Amino acid sequence: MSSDVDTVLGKAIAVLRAFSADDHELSLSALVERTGLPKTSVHRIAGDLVHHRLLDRTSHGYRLSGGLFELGMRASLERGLAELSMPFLQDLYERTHEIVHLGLREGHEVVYVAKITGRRQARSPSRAGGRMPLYCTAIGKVLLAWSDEEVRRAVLTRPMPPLTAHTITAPGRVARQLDTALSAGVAFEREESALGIQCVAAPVLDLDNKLVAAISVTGPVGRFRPEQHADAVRAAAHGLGALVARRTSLRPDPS
Amino acid sequence: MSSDVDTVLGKAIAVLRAFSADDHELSLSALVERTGLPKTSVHRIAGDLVHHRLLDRTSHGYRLSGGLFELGMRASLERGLAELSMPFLQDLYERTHEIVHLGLREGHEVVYVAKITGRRQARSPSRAGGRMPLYCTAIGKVLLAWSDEEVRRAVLTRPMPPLTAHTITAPGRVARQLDTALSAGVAFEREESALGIQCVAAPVLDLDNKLVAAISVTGPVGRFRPEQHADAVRAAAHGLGALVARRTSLRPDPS
DNA sequence: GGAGGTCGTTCCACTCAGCGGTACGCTCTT
DNA sequence: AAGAGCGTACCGCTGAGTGGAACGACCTCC
Repeated sequence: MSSDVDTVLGKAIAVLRAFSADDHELSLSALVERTGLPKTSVHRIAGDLVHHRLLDRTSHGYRLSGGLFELGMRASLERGLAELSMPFLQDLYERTHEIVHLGLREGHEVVYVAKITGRRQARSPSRAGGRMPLYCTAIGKVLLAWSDEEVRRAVLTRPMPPLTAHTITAPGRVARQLDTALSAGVAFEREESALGIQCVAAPVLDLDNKLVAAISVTGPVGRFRPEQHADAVRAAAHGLGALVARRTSLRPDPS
Repeated sequence: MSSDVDTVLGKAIAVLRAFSADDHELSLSALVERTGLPKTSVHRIAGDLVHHRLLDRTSHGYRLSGGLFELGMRASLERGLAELSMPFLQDLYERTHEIVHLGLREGHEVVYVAKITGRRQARSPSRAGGRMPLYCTAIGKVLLAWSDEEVRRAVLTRPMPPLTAHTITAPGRVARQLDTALSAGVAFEREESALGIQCVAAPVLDLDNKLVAAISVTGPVGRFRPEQHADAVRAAAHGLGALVARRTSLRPDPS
């Protein structure tokens, strides 16, 4: 998609974005490879970024720095939700003792805004600040189900690459699940995004029943039965929804 | 301090940094005022930043966007600690039901890497991604006490502006508290950074007893007695320390 | 209602920041 | 010792970035 790498700024951002979630540290040449930019340019730009405290030098190359974290957290606070939702997520965690997520829709993906984890828990691929497809996660299905018809259609007609053997790729089946979710008030996911985990999610709606975000509980296939926690998730989502509604608007969502 | 505003990159970053923690939204002219840059430049750069998804346009101006949040979270993950510590902070929260913080030292300040809040709790000025002085917070005192002599001296000899009427500004008294903290294994703070709240903090040490971070519990003056939670904080910090030690190194800290 | 203020936007000619090919020096590996 | 791979330094060209000036769309406030 978007990547205009013809301006300094574009290049700098490309360099920053080259660091994916699990590449803690990249060498100059690795950056060159990932960005496709000429070595000299990367060298200069990375140097500038270090100077501006968005990157750190390490013995083996470069690493995203704390300055970036700082900016990022501000961005998160701006959206307000993260801060407001904390108590509800916290409550939900204590009730269930399973992984709790808060996610927004951004384009055709979920963006996880907050994640609460405890000890000895299911391993979920999600991360705060990370993204996932809409069609194969509980939060995603909720976000999709309560979105405009337009969004739903766009996602369902595009190819939906499976993430596991259980990922539902038939548009019809997904659509049926969305309808069920709409009437039930919750959506489920059973090993569709990662093996060994299941989820329940519920929508956070404002006073006009307009979708704001979604909350989910995730647990391992064995002991965890998503249905058992449907009520808790719904309750948390309602609570947060009421609080959000009381505050003024929270961005009209562009994409 | 640092602000080279003569390159595109510098200007762009200056624009981003113009958004402080509580300025959710800034108009073009506000940005001009804060950055001191010519109006045209800000206009162009802000436009570029929007195009690159680091800023959002709003009806009233600009706002830090989700793209930045995403990058910031990656930067946080890189430091690894945030992820590793979650279960311990979570545990600690459940034991105490008070605000829990994880903080690092960066230069002469605390940087809060994680914060757990529940319902109806003390109002603390801290924020994930935010900064505070070292000399008047429990976490700060811990970080200072276990740091090199050099750092301690630098902080204590510099002026220490009081944040409240209770802030301890006499270098001697702070030094004595640091020594007490070293032998007790925990540090306290009593309304020194904000009125109405008190804290206990303990150091996260690796196998070589080298300081990695600090954990604290914060509560309101009334019901909350920091001493009661000293053991819990110490335990959490020890647990995390052991885990950190098992993993390989976590950055050698430049500043 | 019109005079003055503020704010966002567009235009445009200048110039220096950014560019990237080339080349160098270092440290491993073979 | 030759080679591969890496980070760094040099340097002349050029168009991206620059910022002053001017415009139009709102606002109050006399």
